[in-house]
Parts: sequence; structure tokens; C-alpha cells
Amino acid sequence: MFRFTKDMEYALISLVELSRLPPNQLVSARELSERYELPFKLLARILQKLGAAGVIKAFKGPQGGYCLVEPPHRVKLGRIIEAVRGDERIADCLTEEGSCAQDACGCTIKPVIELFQDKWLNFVENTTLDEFARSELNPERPMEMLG
Amino acid sequence: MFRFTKDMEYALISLVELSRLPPNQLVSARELSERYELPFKLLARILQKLGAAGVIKAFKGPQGGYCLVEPPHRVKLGRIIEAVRGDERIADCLTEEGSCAQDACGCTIKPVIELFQDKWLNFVENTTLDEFARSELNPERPMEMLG
DNA sequence: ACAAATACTACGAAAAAGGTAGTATTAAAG
DNA sequence: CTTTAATACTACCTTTTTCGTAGTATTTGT
Repeated sequence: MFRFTKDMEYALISLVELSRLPPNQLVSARELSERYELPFKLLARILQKLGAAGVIKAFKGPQGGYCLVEPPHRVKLGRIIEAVRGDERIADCLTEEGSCAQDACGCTIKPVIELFQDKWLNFVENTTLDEFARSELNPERPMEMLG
Repeated sequence: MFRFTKDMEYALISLVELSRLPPNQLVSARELSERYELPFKLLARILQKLGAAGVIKAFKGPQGGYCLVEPPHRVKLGRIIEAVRGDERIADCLTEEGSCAQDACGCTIKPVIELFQDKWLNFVENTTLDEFARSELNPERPMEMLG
């Protein structure tokens, strides 16, 4: 449990990159994929999820790409997880309201998981993208090398 | 990412149960398995891990079973995770010291993951078993029903 | 000696994660 | 209006992890 998935890793790499972008500038999936040597198609799909969730904005066509919708300090970690994973819950028996989905869900440990869920939510809702954006990434190919 | 595994669920159910045990009393894997309708062999293996990690103490033979080694407020969540999962890290590129295992680990996002890891560790090291033990469990078969 | 408990290991099925491929759609640029 | 470079979507496959079962060994109280 609680392993960092590639999906989340790629999403954060991309979002940190977007966080450093000058205003009105875009980065394409191709650029990100080459700079950090990430599988293009997979990365593209993740960016599409972030786009569908409204975390980033997409522009089609030549010279297209992505940019953030809001400034990094407004982007909560929880929203990123929700966009990439589909939801933020740590167990199936928890709905959005924090109660069992079915009546007889057989989740004997639900109260314990709810406590865990509360603590987890408090964590992801109080961590924002700018905290990550301050970290240094290590691209395989720096900007200068890419035409 | 960050899903509650069955291993952790079964471990917490067991540990909460052990937390409520009167002094000098034991609970066996069989009892726990029947009371909460958990797969016996799987549960036994998890308890063995907790035993090997020194979280609980095992007694063999008839009338044997398990009990906590320390009081619940001394048992950190991190120790439970470590016992059940093998380690507490959220990504492979993090060693115990928080640095890359290999020199060229290709982990471009390491600094970001380190930040995440710090926050995660802070969470699991500041949460103890007694917080969970206060929750109510919902056994399939209450004590009275078991002989 | 017997029975009841833990300890250990190997194996297999199911689910999730990680990745590839192909096609459709959009839009800028000539 | 054709080309081209970008995103959007879907289906499929491989690998890894999780989940569970089975069998055997070991310990220990009666």
C-alpha cells in the first residue's frame, strides 16, 4: 500500500514543469516526453486526464500544448490524485460522504479506515503544487538540447 | 496509488482487537479469523510478520495466541506498515537515508518524492494504534457466539 | 502421544499498474 | 484547401502486485 505510482510521478513531473512556465507559454506532451524520457502515449493520456479534470488547459493543433489553469499554490494535491486515479478514497467502502456504499458492505474495519481517510484527506488537501514546484527536477535532456 | 491493502486491513483489525485484550490474555489467529470472517492462512501469515517485527508476541501450543508487546499508544502506524509491507518507503528510489540507491537511478522526480516521503513519514510516525483502537469494529460473529 | 497452536514455503488466481498501437479530431500555416 | 502538428479516445497486451490456498514443520500444553 501507499506506493508512488508512475501515473502520479509523471503527472507531478509535468505539473512542476508547467508551474515554471512563463505566462502565455505552452508545453506539449512530446516535449515533456523527450525532456524526461517518459513514454509518450502514456504521458499524453495522463495529461488528458488532468485536462479533463480542469487542472490544466489544452490547446490543439500546431504550436499547441498545455498550461496550468490556476497558479500552483491553488492546485491541491488532492485534485491531482483525483484527476489521475479517478478518486481520492483509500478504500472501496468509503463514499464521498465517508459512509458505506451498500448497507451490508461487510467492511468490518470501516470506522478505522474512516479515521485513516480523514487524516489522509487533511494531508492531500493541505498540500499544494507550489510546494513541489520548489524542488529541482533532473531532466534527462535540458531545454537547450531540444532544438 | 495509496489504496488500503487487505494486509493492512487485516493487521489493523487484529491489532485493534489485541488492544482491547485484558492483561495476560491471548487471542489466536483462528479466533480472529472466525470472528471477522477473514481467510485464516492469510491472516496467520500477517500475524507472523507482526510477530517477527516485534509488534506482537506469539505463544505456540494449545491455549496459545498473540498479545501486544507494548501498550497501544506506543505502537506507531509506521511500524505496522513496515512489518506488513516490508518497508515504509513510497518509491523504490528512496533508501532509508532518503537518497537514491544507485548513482544513476534515473529518478528525475526524486526531490519531489522526497518531499512527499517526508510528509508521509511525519504522518505515520505521529499516528499510534490507540487512535484506531478507539474506533468500533463490527465483527461478523461477536464473542458470545464463539463457544 | 495427541492435539492445538504458530512458523514457513511454494504455488496460483485475480486485480492493478504500466505500456503500445491505432484512429479520430482539431487547428495553425502555407 | 491541403498539410502537419498537436490533443482526444479506445482497445489491447504485459508485467507486477495483491490476494488467497495448500501443505508441511515445529512447538507446547494436557
